[in-house]
Amino acid sequence: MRRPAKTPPAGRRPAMPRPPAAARAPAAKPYHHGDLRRVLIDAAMQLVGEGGPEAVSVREAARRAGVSPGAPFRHFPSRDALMNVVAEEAQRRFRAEIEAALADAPPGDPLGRFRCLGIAYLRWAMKNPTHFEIISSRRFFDHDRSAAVSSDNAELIGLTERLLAEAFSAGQLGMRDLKQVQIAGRALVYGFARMHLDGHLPRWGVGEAEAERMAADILDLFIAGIASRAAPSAKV
Amino acid sequence: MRRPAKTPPAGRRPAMPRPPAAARAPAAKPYHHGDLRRVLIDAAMQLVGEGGPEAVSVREAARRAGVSPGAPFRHFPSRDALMNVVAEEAQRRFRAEIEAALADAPPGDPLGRFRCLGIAYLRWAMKNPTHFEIISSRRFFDHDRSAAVSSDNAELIGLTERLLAEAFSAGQLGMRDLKQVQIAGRALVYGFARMHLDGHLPRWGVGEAEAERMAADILDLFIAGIASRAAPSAKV
DNA sequence: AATCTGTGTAATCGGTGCTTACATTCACGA
DNA sequence: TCGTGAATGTAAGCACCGATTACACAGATT
Repeated sequence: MRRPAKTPPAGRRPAMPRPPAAARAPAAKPYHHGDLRRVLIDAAMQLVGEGGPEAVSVREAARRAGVSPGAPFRHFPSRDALMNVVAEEAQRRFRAEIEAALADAPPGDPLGRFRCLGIAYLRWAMKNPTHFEIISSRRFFDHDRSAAVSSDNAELIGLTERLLAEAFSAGQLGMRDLKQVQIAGRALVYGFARMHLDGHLPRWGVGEAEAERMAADILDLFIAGIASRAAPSAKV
Repeated sequence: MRRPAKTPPAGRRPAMPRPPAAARAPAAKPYHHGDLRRVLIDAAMQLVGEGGPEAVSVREAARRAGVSPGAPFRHFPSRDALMNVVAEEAQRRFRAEIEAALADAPPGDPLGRFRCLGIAYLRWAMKNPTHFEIISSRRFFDHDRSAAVSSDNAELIGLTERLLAEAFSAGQLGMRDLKQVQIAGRALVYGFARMHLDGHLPRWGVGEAEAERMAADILDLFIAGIASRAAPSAKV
């Protein structure tokens, strides 16, 4: 374990009495930070964006907020708690963007809406790779410890399942097993997002520019594959 | 940045002269460790298996080898270098297992061999999730800095591409775009592996017991979807 | 036997999360 | 108006980590 996590040390020593800071410029810096909690979250979000989840440190967030290293612990009991809030923020943005994209999609045609969802999903994941990573992996924070993340995530997954179930009911999926289609669709989209995140796409000859087009292509391929009897031609 | 990585500090102080350890049990513990390098690698592999890539620390590996914290640096210039070797070991095992499985598969029938490869891939990934993570993500070590990992990985990817290309040449893929099929296949398998790794499968109602069966099912679904005109029924 | 080379130890630095004791400020009530 | 207590900041310190340096020791070579 690199991070001590739960080490209850004993033995503190009383600090030296500090001379009162009598003489101070009155408007220089107020003792109380306006909204330190919010500033810390923003700093942490920025750190995630710059260097990934690993780059988030309480001290660095405090440094950027112009505050002492111990101050953040008044607002977050631990680094993990800070990460939880960051994850909630990311998950909230993710869901909002997908639902916005879906609101623009025409109703009816469940497979078309599924495609639209997949595109929005991948677009956000590729535009915010490090934030996507936090809410994807259980490594950086535990989904179960945040009701907000869990419910937002369940909502998105439920949306996907519902669309494919509607397509199934409408007879668009032929005789295929619905659950298998749902999981395969999920795996395909999630896999492409992770391939981008993990830097695999260049190996496959897909540059940053072509990534979004390729995402649309494989979604179309998938839809054509599961659709009951679509024209087999691809290469749209 | 949590891990300082490249901080060249200045100013060392000469250590106090140490009294020679004259009296010591001769056979208790030899000064030189038999093969510290190998033992450190094994310890690191074990740490990865226990707590994931993050749990690997030079000090802990040294501790398990019964050696001082500085000793490992005689064999590995940095923690990353140790991780590189661990990744090479994992990648080697991964490739060996897949090639062994493929050797048992009947020649001819490229799609059948692709299925076999996918099964072996997922089986290993699900049996060794933490080791799989090291060689999947660029987060824990840089693939480009290890020729061994790069070539092993390229070999596996090339194998996959070749099998699908053979299927394409044999007319088994209809008019579909080969490259799209290759990337979609990759994304599907990789996505399922990562879903398992990231703990998403329980959310989809797939327990540890059903995971392998489900892996086979979605591979079959994919193959049925891309095959030129297979019977549309799934549920094998 | 002397020496060289490889390998392990001890001590130290700067970074991290986390805790405690103390200081300061603000809001509320008598 | 003036206390007073809660909220929130600072200072100091611990244990852990990776990494470096000076030094001690062992085995092989000459």
